[in-house]
Amino acid sequence: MWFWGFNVQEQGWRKGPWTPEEDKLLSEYVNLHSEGRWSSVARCAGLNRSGKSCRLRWVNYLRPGLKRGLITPQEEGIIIELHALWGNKWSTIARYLPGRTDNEIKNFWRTHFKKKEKSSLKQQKRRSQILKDKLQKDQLIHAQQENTSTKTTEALEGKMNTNDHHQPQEITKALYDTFSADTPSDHNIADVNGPDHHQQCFPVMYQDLVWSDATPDQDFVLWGGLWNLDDPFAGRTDSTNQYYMSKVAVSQNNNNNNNQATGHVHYQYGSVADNNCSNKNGNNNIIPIQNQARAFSSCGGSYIF
DNA sequence: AATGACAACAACCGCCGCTGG
DNA sequence: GCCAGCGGCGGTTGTTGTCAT
Repeated sequence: MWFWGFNVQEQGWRKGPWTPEEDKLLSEYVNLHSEGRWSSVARCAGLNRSGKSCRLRWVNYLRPGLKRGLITPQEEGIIIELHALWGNKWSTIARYLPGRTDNEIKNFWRTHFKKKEKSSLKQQKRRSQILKDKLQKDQLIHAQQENTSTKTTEALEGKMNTNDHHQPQEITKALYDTFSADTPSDHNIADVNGPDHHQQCFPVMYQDLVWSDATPDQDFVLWGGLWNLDDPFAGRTDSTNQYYMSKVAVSQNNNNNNNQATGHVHYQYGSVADNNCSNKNGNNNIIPIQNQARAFSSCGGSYIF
């Protein structure tokens, strides 16, 4: 039903865009009485709106501390990585972006990545499949090379199928999702603490990307991996402080730790400037972020993401 | 200037889980 | 235990602004 140009529902709630007068009423009431029960807020503030509508308006638009304006490249990077982890958990993602609402992030994602995702889906699937095939092949070769090891080929094949751990293709997808964006700014990844400081990062990421029943020193680990929002280098894009991913450890079976073919390769994010890129042996096997996607698929005989 | 495509944003809808009666 | 009310969340749609043709 339409009334004076506004859409009025049968139960009497007004719908459609909020007027400045309504915003003022809601703001004044909430500031005075706090949020409380939204149904009563709507009634007591003299608004002909549903409680839901009031809550949404307050949370997404009127609440103090909201950031207005474009999503920054840093925020964009966080959204990309968190989305790779959690999917469409917009409210969860929003908790790590102060001043941004879940609605805002959701809209941003749909606007910027939904189409891209669609168009690159085929390509992504193909790349993932190639990586998966290569990984499995390398695992088998690796297993055959260590006949005396308890890790037999069968065990490894079994491991590849188990649901107890993250599958390699899952990691591949997450990383491709994270790093396959077009613009260099997508790759300005915030600093991540090294292996000794991963507690300072989001614990979910650290745990989430460890797959394998081997200890971290024996198998794949993406050290740290998530964002330190207080990172002093965040946003810097000059060559000195660009963020890099470096190999920080290699196979449990390669005692020389020289990144040669048989080993598993561990990676660590860091920047040249803050010396986070040197690996456990002091070597700097640095892969610039911009080249990561290529690096993933060109690690020779070594294991790759 | 008119128009269409697209992006960005605001708001609604439906579902679900929680809670209190 | 059941049920209604409510709030939170994700999906979707509607509106407005901008830009290219």
